Amino acid sequence: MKIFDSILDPLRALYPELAGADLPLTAPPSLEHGDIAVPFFLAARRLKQAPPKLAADAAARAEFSDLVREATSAGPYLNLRLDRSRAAREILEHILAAGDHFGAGNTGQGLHAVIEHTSINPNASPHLGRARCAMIGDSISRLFRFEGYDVEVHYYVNDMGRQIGLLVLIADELGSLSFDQILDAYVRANARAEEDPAFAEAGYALLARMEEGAPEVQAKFKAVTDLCLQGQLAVLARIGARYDVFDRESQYVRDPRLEQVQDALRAREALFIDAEQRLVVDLSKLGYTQEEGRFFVLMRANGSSMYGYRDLAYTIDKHQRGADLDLIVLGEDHKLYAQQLALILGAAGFPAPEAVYYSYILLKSGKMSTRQGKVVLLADFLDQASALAAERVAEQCAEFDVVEQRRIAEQVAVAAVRFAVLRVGPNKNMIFDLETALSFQGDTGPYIQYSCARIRSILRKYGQPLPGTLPEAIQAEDPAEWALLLRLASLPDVIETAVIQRNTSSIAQFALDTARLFTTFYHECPVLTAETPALTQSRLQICRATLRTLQNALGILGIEIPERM
RNA sequence: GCGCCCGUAGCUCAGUUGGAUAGAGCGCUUGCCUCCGGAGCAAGAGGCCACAAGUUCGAAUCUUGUCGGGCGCGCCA
Repeated sequence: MKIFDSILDPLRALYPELAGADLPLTAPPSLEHGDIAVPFFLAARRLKQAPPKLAADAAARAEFSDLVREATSAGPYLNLRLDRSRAAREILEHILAAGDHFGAGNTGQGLHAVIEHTSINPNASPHLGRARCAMIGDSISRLFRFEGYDVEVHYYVNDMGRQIGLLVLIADELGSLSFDQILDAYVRANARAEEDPAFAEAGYALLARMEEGAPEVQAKFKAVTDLCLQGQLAVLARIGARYDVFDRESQYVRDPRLEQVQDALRAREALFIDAEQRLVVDLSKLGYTQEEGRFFVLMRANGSSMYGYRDLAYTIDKHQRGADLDLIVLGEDHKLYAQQLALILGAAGFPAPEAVYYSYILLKSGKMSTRQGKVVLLADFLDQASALAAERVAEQCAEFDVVEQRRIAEQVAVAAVRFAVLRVGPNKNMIFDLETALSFQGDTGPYIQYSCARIRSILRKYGQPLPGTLPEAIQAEDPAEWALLLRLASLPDVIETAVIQRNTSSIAQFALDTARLFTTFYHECPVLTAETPALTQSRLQICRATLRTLQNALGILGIEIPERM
């Protein structure tokens, strides 16, 4: 609870041997205990005393500022009852002053971050599993930008490889290929390569010519991958995922830095040519202890390169652009691969990027399966959600023109997926239930948007802009007001944790809790019809601060807040 | 088989650098629209926190084992 940190100064004066982190400020389980609480476990350990004894001692001896009305100990806790109105004013003032930076720890000032995410294979419209990567990566990018980092988002375009070669062959046969046909063509090409060795061989041959630099072959690869990439990016743009730099895999085939890597591997006797004439790394020479995954193939017998070989050059390249923070968001299926890559890079003296892993999305009916048609495409979900939302918007915002109504419906649809996906910790398999995600009820993105729309409705009805400064006296004695304000004040702590853990799911939880607390406040504490004009002014300020806080939190999640919905 | 991740209410998820009575939503039961937006609110029922042992003043949280789910161990990317 960073905002109230100065409350603890009297305790620090009392126990000068304590470090700052020894005295955390937490919310009590219920407001009946107090408005704010200090657990004494850490302090007790440092001072070698029993926690309850120390808490009692602190309650008896500390002389707090007049912000604190009462200090009582309860077991190992020191519970403080505050002058809520005075404390509320401090919180509101802090939020008002910080504005769209409220919550930011500014740990990224002057630092450059390179974040790679999504980087999906150019073979189909993205399904929810792929989109999870994009949402997590996009949200982390927003988080670090919020923290003050200069963030550069990279997208690695897999514009070559055996499967693209096969796809080019199919495209040639068909004469033309559209984005919608690509997945089908991709599946057919791979199936055919398995049963038809001549077709597979033609694919490899095409790939080899591509690597040798044959212009007409390169043009074909580019045409196919561009078609797919543009289709994918159009869908990703709907959920607000933006990329600054597109790096093409084909640029890294003959990278001179790969010679350097090979030399380093030879020096460690970790590079050899196997019986099938492939160029292989023996990772056991680099400290890898398992037998499984010990060998890493760099080049095929015909001299064409493997994915990992090009990725080495790419990873070095990203690092050499001067990243203070080099992050990559990867599916959990890439864990071993990333470990292998890191070992090879390490042997050549290059650092590996820090990886954030996400697990797969499952459906109620089990795993997603493209072949069985058991997939939820991001585009399909957005279409359905947007259509449902549009019906509600047409009723409630009838006076808006159709274009505006559609825009709002799309914002609701995006909030529904982004919140559903981002609220779950990335390392957990999550089960996506289409029906629940389309209901917009309960713990959902649209619920949070709805709370914000209510705030805006109140501010609109008030009919005049709020003053830029707070009134002298703020009234906030109601438990609903206080609980909400206390939550708002915790945003900096939530962000700090999110930055450290590279995980924004706690921010989603924060936004939901805040929206719920606001709704309770909304029902308990009339704003425009409050008992006195002064109370109305106080509550208007609480409304504004809540909206500001939710804007900042939802901004990191990539969820927009419609004026009305 | 070996390695990594996960297992919390009927279902979907929070809570995990060990700390106050394990929290939401959905579904179920019961109330609430002359009152700032019912995409809502209030209340109720529903938990050997997968199982077993251990560490600790204290374990959903840490350790080990068992069971269950996900992922990986390719001339795929």
